[in-house]
Amino acid sequence: MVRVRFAPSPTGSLHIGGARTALFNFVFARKMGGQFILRLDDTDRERSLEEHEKGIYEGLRWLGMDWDEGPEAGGPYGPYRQSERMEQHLAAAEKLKQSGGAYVDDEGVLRLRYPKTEVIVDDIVNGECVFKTDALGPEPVLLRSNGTPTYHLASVADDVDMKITHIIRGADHLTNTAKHKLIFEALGAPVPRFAHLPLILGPDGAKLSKRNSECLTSVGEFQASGFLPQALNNFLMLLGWSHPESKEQLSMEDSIESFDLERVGNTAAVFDNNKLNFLNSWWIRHLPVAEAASALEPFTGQFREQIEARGHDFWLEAVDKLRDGCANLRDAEGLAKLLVGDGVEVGSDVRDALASDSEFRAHCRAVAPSWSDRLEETELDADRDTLSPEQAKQLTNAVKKETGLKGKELFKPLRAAVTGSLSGPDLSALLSLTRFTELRRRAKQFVEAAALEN
RNA sequence: GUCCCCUUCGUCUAGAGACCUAGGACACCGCCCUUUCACGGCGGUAACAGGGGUUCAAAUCCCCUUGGGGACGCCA
Repeated sequence: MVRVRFAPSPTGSLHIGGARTALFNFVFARKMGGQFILRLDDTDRERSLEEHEKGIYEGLRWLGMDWDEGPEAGGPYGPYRQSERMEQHLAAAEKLKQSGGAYVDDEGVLRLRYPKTEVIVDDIVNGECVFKTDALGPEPVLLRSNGTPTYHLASVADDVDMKITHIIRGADHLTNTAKHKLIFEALGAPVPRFAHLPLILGPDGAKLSKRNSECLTSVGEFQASGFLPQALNNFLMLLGWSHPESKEQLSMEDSIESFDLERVGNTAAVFDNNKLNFLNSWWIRHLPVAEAASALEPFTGQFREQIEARGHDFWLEAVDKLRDGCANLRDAEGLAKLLVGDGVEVGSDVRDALASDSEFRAHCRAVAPSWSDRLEETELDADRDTLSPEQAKQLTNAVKKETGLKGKELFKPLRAAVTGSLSGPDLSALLSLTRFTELRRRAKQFVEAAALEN
């Protein structure tokens, strides 16, 4: 039975690198029909915070991972907070002291004894890595002078007690693993299999950290910045692993189905915002409409109430027809503004075009009044407050006929008159979703704006 | 500094000796589709770090160099 664990320290928010480690553990466990265990490595009592613990739970859940055993979930090998496992750690320390695997040094701390000059770590990802113990640094401290266990002791003791079969973690732990392997052996415990995942590098080529301001680093930040969990998972899966048939858009199910630790690469990967953005927009477009709608809705910002007031069906229809225009969930606010905003200011792109492009200006001066007039002439059916798609088409055709313009020459000014911008979501859908009175108001505003510019 | 790991298009990667004239994806550029914006389709630019071996044959195996990253805490 495969048993893997994700063992973050609640000393900060869930980091993107941690999320990737968790994801690979999770996907591997599910693929193998094994167990995924969440353990909190909070032996650093000073820096471990409960808010971070909560943040880790939330981040993992948001990404769609659940765990079989963990601090609040419980399980047969608990507790799952290291700070609550002091007894077990001390027992392991005692065992090591008895067996000679560790010794108390001059300063009174318990240290691991390097029993040989060479350790070979047989890693699933990196192959055999040979370490000379004298290059590993001083023999690691297992119990501090205040008697508390360090990470090295606690981690290994818990992995033994929790019957962990595979340790999947970042490549920055490779040298720790050499030390840990010695502890497993000194404890007389079976040594788990190891897989060290290549590190994620920032755009500058250095290990991704909060300091790297060029991109986001915590899961919460990605969530707040309009990324779908599906997109982040998909992106993370593709960092260091590839689908056997080169499939690029992967749901969690796809990843689980085809995951194989043997296919994990061993070269560090640079975080590529372009790809994440692409996957985000892909998932926004390909999620079931209802899911996309509920993901987009919280991002409608100041227009949220008005959107809600128009009803759930309205929002579903709007998302169905207009989500192509959203590359990021944050774009929902702009979309909502187009849908329910009171008036629309003429954007700088349109102003620039009006000022510099005489043809465009001429087209606007032809289209805008015509459009406004058509709207004024139109009577809505009593039971509705928006144009029907057919009416919308009739109106644009009428403007086309009157101005003799077609294609971009017609639609660019028309778009400006409806949205105040040169680009945006599908115009015809917008025309039948925006309130008719609002269309009239915007048209009038734009007639004036177009007339002013020279 | 010492040790460990790594080095294929700008980026993520495929590639387990002959299938490689090196494939895909993102980004970028062009064309097509589109009465608009996108989406989509098609095409283009672009890589085996360098040098030595081994082999009939090397991106693939070995060695050296270069470059990058990581680790060397009574942090985890």
